[in-house]
Parts: sequence; C-alpha cells; structure tokens
Amino acid sequence: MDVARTIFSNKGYHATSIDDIIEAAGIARGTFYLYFESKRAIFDELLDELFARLASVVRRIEVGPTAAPPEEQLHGIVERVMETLQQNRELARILLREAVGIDSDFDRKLSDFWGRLRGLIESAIRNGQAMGLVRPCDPSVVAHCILGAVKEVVFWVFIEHRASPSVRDQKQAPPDLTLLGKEMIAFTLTGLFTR
Amino acid sequence: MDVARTIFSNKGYHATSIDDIIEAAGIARGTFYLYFESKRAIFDELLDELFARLASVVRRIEVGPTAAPPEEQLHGIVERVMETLQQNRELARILLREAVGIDSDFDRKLSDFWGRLRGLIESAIRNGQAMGLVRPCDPSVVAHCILGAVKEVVFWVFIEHRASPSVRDQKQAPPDLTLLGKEMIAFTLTGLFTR
Amino acid sequence: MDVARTIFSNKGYHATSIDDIIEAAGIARGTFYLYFESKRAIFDELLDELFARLASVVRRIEVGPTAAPPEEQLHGIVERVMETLQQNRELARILLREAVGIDSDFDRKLSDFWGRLRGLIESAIRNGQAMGLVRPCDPSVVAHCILGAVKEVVFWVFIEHRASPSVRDQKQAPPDLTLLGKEMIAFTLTGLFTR
Amino acid sequence: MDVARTIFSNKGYHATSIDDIIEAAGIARGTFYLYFESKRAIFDELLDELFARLASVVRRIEVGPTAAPPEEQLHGIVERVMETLQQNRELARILLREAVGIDSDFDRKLSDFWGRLRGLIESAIRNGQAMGLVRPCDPSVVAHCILGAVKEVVFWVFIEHRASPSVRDQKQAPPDLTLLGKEMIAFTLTGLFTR
DNA sequence: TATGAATGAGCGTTCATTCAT
DNA sequence: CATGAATGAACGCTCATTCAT
Repeated sequence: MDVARTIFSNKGYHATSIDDIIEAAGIARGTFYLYFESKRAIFDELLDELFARLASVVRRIEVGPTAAPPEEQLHGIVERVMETLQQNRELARILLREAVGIDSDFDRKLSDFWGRLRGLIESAIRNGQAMGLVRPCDPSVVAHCILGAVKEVVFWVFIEHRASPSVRDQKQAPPDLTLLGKEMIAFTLTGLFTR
Repeated sequence: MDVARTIFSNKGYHATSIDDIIEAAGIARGTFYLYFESKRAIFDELLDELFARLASVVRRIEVGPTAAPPEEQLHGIVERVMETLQQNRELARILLREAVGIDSDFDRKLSDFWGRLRGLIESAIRNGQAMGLVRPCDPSVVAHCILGAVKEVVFWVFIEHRASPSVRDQKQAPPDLTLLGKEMIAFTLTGLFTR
Repeated sequence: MDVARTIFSNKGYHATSIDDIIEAAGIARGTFYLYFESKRAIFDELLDELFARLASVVRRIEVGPTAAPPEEQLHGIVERVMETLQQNRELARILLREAVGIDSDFDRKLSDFWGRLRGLIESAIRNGQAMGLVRPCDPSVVAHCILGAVKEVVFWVFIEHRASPSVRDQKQAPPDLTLLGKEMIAFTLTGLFTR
Repeated sequence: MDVARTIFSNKGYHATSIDDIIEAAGIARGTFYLYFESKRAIFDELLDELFARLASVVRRIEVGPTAAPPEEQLHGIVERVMETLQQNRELARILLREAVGIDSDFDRKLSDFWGRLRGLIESAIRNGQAMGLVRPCDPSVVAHCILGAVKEVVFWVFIEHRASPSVRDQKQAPPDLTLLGKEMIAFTLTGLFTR
C-alpha cells in the first residue's frame, strides 16, 4: 500500500498500472491480487485510510457552558486537519486531484465524504446563527464556499507546491501552517472588508 | 463536438471511447479522424471553447474616477460567469470534474487557466488594500480561498445537482443565480460574523 | 506519375500513402482514382515504364557474318542499360529496393522480368559456348551470377550513393559509367585471376 | 519464433499481421507481447539469428605459411554459407526478399550487414592482388559483383525454387550444393572466357 | 502463501477506397 | 472532369485479471 500510495499520488489513477505497483513493490502479479481484489479496490482502501484519519480529527463544534469558545475549537480543527494532510500529502494529493471520474460508485463515495464534511460546517453555521454569532446567510451556500476555500488552499500549499520545483512560485513561499490557518479563519469569519 | 461534449461530460475523459462518440454522432470512425487529430485534440478543443467564453466575460476590475464602483463590477463579473457556466453546464462539468490527470501538458494548461484567474482576483485584492477597502491579509492565500469557494459552489449548483435526480438533495433546491451571486459576494466581502 | 515516382522512390511502396501523392501533386483524392485504379495500379504503371525502357535497350546478342563482334555488342548493351538506369534513377531505385513483397501478382511480374533478362544472358552464354568463346559452365548458374552482379553494382552506384551523403563512402567516389561497365565486363569475362 | 519465421517468410513483413502469428502459434495476443516488444522486435530477433549464424561461418581468408591455400579456404566458406542458408531457408528468404523498406533503422542494419560482408570480400581481393594472384581491378566494384552474384544464386536456388511448385522451373533442377559452389567460384575466379 | 505465464476484450489510430455532387 | 467528405476494415498494442503450479 505504501508503494501504491506513492505511485497513485505521482501518476494519478489512470496512469498507474498494476505493473507499476508490483514492480516497485517487488512482488509478483498474483501476490497483488491475493491482497487486493482489483486496482479499484486498493485505491479505495487507500482513500479510506485518509477518510478515517480526517474523520478522527474533525469534530463537531460543541456549544455549551463547559465547551471551549467556538473560535478556539475552530482553530483546533483547522490546525489538526492541516497537520493530518501535511502528514499524508500523498493521500491528500490523490483525494484532491484524481479521485473523480474513476467510477460512478467511487464518485458517490467521494461525494458522500465531502457531503459529510459540508454537513458539519453547515450545522456549525446554523449553531452560530442561533447564537447570534453568525450573520444571516444561506448556510448551505456558505458551507460550500468554506469547503471550497479550504480545498483550494490545501491543494495549493500541500500539493501543487510539491509538484513545481520550478521558478514560478518560488518568490512567494507558502506561509507556515499556523499562519495559514489563521488567515483562512480570518477570511472565513470576517471576509475582505475592513471593518 | 456537441456529441463529444455530452459524452465527455457524462462519462469523463478516460471512460469515453472514440466508439462512444462516433456511435452517438452516427458517423464512421474515419470521419471522426477527419475532423479531429485525436481523442485528446477534441477534448482540448472543447475546453478551449469554455476558456474563451469565460475569458470574454471576466474582466479586470477597474479603478478610477470614471469606473463603476468596484462592488458593482464584481457583481457583474460574478453574474456573467454564472450565466456562462449555466449555459455551458456540460463544459463546466468537464472542466471542474475531469480535466486532471489526462496528460502533463493538459494539466499545465489547466493550471495556467486557474492561475490566470487567481491572478485577477489577487490583483483586485491588492488594489482594494491600496484603496483601504480591503483589510490587511495575504492576497495570495485569500485569492485561493475565493477561487476555491467559487469553484465549489458552481460545481454544486450547476453540476452536481444535475447528476443527482435522486431524492438526496431534493429538499434544498439551489437558490436562483442572482441570489447565489449575492450570497457569495457577501460571504467573500464580510465573512460569517455579524458586524 | 512524376510525383508518385519520386515519392515511391524516396519512401518505398508501403510507406507511401495516397495522401502523400495527391498532396504533392496538388490534386484531389477523387482525381487520383479517376486516373489510377488503385495504389497498386499506379505502382504497376510506373514500373512498366522502366521495363519498357530497359527492354528497348537490351537486345539479344547477334551472331553471324554481318554482326558486330559479340564483345562490342556486350559493351553497347551494358552502356545503354547503365545510361537508362542513370536517367531513371528513381524508377531503378524502386525496382531494386522495394518492388518485392507487395503482392503475389506483383512478385510474379517482377520475377518474370528478371527471368526474361536472365534468359537473354543465358542464351548469350550458350551461343558463346557453341562458338567456343565461352568455357564450359552451367549457363543457368552463371546467368544468375551475372544478373546478380549487375543488380548489385547498379544499386550501389545509382541508388545507395544517392542516399548516403554521409562520410562513409566519401573517399571512394563511384567510377564513371564507362569505366564501371568495363570493369564489370572484364570481371564477367575473365574473372579475378591473373592469366 | 518458429511460427513467425515461417509466416514472415511466406507473406513478407508488411503482409504479416500479429493476428497471423498468434493464430498460427495458438497463443493469445497478450502472450505475444509478453515475449516480444513489437512486431518489429520479433522480426529483428529473427534476422539477428541468421546474422549470427552466418557470421560464425564466414571467416577472413588467412594468408601465411601455416594457412591453407586461399582457394581451399574460399571453397570452405562458400560451402559453409550455402549449408547455413540451406538449413535456414526461411530466414534467408526473409533476408533476401523482404528486409528492406521496413524502417530506416532496419535498412541501416541491413546495409551494415551487407557492407561487412563486402568488406571481407574486398580485403580478400586486395590480398590476392598483393600476392599477385588477382589481376589488377577495382576491388570495390568487383566485391559488389561477387556479393551480388552470390545473393542472386542463393536466392534462386534456396528461395525461389521453393516458392514455385509450378511446372515452370521444373526441368532445370538446381545443381547440388557442392557443384553449385564450385561453379560460382570458377566463375568468380576465371570468368566466362575459355583460356 | 507466492508466483508469473497466459489471457483477450478493448483501445486509439490509419488509410485505401467510394461516390454524391 | 474534378472534388473531397465519408467510409470501415484492419492494424498494432495495452493492461487488468486469472489460475495452474
């Protein structure tokens, strides 16, 4: 799986052949099929890995007398997600770049994953609105905005940067993780305008 | 091209075969190659179509005594982009879902397209900051956020909705376009917090 | 036909497409098929051209009181053949390089052509033997030897030389035609040994 | 390879399809590509086989006090070459009939092979001249003559004969190998004229 | 538990030929 | 007399998967 992860990450699902994997893993063709049902199956397993890791790190924001302040919880989640992705760059790369158009089953799985995430964001927004913290807005639309923003930034920082050892983006090195998280949260919470 | 657009949109690049296209178009294999150099070529042509349409619709935000207020210009751009995508759902679907991992040349092309878009957003932010309209922030990070937010919402509204005639998302029909644009701009400019 | 001759000569039968020919000739696809039944047919016609030219130049060696001395006649034939080939390098190139393995019909045609030539040589040998000029030998075998020798030399001088502007054969430029003919006749008549 | 050899020999390179080979061999398409990189590759391998066999049989003619008489060595080489070709009729057929116009790489390979052979003949001639055995002549031209003669005779005896089970050449059965070799050497050394 | 030879459906592409205009 | 859009059989090749050993 280590080998497959790396190769899928570098070449994408379609461009990766079983041959690539078994050769890099130093095993025989048959051995591969002893442990994985198909090319699809190992890809599935790989992404499930990341799903599980992310799920263990993203928690619903608690409200209540004993809970930490929501903004602090938010910070925590963002930081932990960023760290998880950082530590699983290859999987993240796969998730964000290639995991679409493989299969309608797979597409559904993916869409479910993002849907669950979006649901969390949405309910946080609704809670915030109920508490008067969040301005009136369409929670569904805004949840999409937030998820999209995070995906794009993560893809940029963890994934695209790796791929371009060229001069292009050299001058503007990616900000460090904590800073990045702060910037994103600030944008999400207060937008662009000066107050 | 109409036929190819539809099929690529539904099945994705890899899952679409020349056979699918010519059969649906009711032409012979040779006829296809009379008009398109290769499978890649027709795909290229298709996306270039959308690129051109979007390019003609997205304009740099002007500042100056004679220019319209920036917020109004922004509204215009968003509205026109939304309309263009609405009218080219299939191409949009291809662009946002499948156009990665086909080819390193193609990946570069795509990444250039998004980069150009991001550049426009970034320079708008810098201008806003110079004018004191936009709060201090990292324009690059925030440009990514905005682009990501737009991509996600567009994908959701124009593309995913179409694909799921199931019950799942039935209850929350997508808001109409103008409303949607307003919501996005509001989020982008003022964030979540009540002021 | 001029165009086809050149292209067939340069690229060979298989590597030449109808497209190559019509494009170079500046005519339409249909026009080609108006004048030639098929790719095979034009190739046929082209070689028939050369066959006719060579046939008009190669004559049975006459013996009799009024005839010129056989050796002189031989010289004449060789010189005329060489000249004809020299003037039809492209056709010669086609004949000697590519005209095999196209078609079993074509192969037969070719083999007939060479057979006729060989027949002439063979009968000349038999005549020579009858006149006591030629030593006892198997006329058939020797006719093959002579034909092969001529083919190889002609191919070398008229055809391969053209194709290699490289340094390889630079130092040994091909001898002039008359010299070459003399050398070949000398070899054929007296062999290698010093007498 | 046995199967491919036979089919290439009968139909020529271009007219032979992978399908022909795998069907005759009773293997699957994929199996073919398991053992051979491409159609070109198996053809290459096949001819390399013959090149190797011929190379092991053709040796430079030695001169010196301990060496056998040159004429005897010549006889030996010719006999061994004829035997090798006799035993590899199919490969010989391929080599002499079809192996041109496949590929510029291939053409070069072939031309190198013939060039090496010609080089041997040429140097033998030069040696013979140095020793006063061979009359003054252009070694290059004569080497071409000899090579051509041999090719033609070999093609005739081993290859064309096989291909025509018709009545045509029936009456003049090919002389036996040793006789044939003697005839060719005699022609080469003493030519046609009675001495 | 591991192997790797064998499979064959399927792919993208070519190109000689036809025929309505 | 000329056109060129249309054809479709055929090709070389790939690669996920199987299964006897």
